[in-house]
Amino acid sequence: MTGIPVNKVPISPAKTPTKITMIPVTIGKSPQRIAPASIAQVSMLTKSLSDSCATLTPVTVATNSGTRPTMITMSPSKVFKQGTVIQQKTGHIQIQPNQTIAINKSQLIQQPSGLRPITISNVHQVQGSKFQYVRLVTPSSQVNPSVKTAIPMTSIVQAKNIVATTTTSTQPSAPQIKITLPVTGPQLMPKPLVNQTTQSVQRILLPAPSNTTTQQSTITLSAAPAPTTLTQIRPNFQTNQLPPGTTILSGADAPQNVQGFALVPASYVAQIQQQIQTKPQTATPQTPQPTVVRQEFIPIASNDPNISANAMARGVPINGTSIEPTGARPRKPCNCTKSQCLKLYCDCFANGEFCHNCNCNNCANNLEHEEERSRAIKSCLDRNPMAFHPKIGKGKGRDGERDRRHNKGCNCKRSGCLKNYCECYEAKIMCSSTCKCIGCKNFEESPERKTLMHLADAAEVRVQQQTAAKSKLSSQISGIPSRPPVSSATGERLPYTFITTEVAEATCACLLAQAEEADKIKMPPVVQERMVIEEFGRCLLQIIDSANRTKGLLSRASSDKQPD
DNA sequence: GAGTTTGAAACT
DNA sequence: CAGTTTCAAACTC
Repeated sequence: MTGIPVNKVPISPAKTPTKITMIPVTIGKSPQRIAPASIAQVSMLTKSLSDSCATLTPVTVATNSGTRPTMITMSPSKVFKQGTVIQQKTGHIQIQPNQTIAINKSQLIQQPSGLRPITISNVHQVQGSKFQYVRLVTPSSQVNPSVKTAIPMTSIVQAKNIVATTTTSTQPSAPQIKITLPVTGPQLMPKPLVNQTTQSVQRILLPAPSNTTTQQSTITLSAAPAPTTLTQIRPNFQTNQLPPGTTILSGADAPQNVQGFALVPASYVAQIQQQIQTKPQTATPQTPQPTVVRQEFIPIASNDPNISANAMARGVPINGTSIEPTGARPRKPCNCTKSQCLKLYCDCFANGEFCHNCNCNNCANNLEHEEERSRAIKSCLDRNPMAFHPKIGKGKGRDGERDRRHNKGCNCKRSGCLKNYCECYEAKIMCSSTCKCIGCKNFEESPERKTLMHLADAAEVRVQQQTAAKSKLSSQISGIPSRPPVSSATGERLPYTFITTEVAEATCACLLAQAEEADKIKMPPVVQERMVIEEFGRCLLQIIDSANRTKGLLSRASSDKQPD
């Protein structure tokens, strides 16, 4: 971390403020309700905001009252329609209205020796050129005298379109920050979600662990009237439990005012959030140090190449995997056998996630192995302080646009950078001058690359078509009675009663035979498909014909039995 | 599914 | 920093 104004919480001003909304961001034991609100947005910084704030990105929290879920996303100054799932690099976070995220600070705080514990206790808004900032300030009373004093505290700051109000709780350990924001009306004005991307691993700024305090911190993100239910995240949040990718802003790395904060991968918060939602009884506000139940973790992953740079660069799923009910794509399970999932070989570990439903052996990437995991994270960071930083960053494009590019570059020698072994190719980006690859074919004008891209596009189209056809067929099948009556109301036997198991098996055999035949004569896949489908059509005709003939026989036999 | 290839990560 | 080894994913058969 460099000495930049990272201790700022940028707030994106609303376009036409018509109504004031208050969002409590509470650090304390009990979240305080704030005035009724309809819409608001709060940006909390995490990583890489801008050139002037290069290592932190603002987290935009869009909240709203009502019953629909509210989104928290990680994109600078962007607000999205509530209830929309926005995929992030490692997943998505969806915050329900009135939901509270609580962080158990008692175990969260574990500062490196010599560093002061940090308590968020004030808010300071600063007017920037592009953003308006709310600065979280360590009160001077809590600052270790040996450490440089934090910036001056400001209680209430009014900006052009923003009112930031700060309050400090009567409990010194439970300071509160309220941010009052203008709103644009009853409906949040969303930015288009299409192809919404971010370029770096999104992280959430959390108070960093300390070994000196036992107080509990609660971050409340809510803009609605007093909630009927509160969901809180209170993980057993120790330094050694912070996920890989967490950066504690402290020491020389961090500007003085943000020491004691941790940049936590969004996926980690999402995991915890989902965990608590699954088992809310372990996360009641009355529970001072609730435990985290490992198996409650639900992995969150995204397959958007823009969303998880590390994931993309390391092979986290990009293929069409099924989508979980949460809207997130399931993370690809790892298969580590020797690394205990505590080295960067492990995708889960590298992405700051716990292993869940993986096929790994001797896995220590879980809460049962906190200490080991902590050591491993430290070890990785010792070797490479950027170990958990995104591999895909931004470079300058031809027309000045910022393209995605591999920060470190690849070193491929034999794959021509046209296989998924290559991190650039896997991330669907072209190799750059940073790469040290040999025989690279992963560049703009490369004919090999173009051919591959065309093939990939064609394959994708086919998959989409097949998926659409399957869903259409299944919806049609679902409309057919599973156990059709043998005869209709008039007593007439219905044709589909002739589709017995034997008939179905025979049909399948015909189709398989046709497929083999088509394959044997080396027909193109499209032709093979057509041949099989045509065979299926012939089978259907035979079945229908057979049914009609049998029906005719039956009706004749019936009329024979009934003399005039 | 087993075996091979590959390149990043880890190690020396 | 360079060379080597280890590792897990990608790939092939």
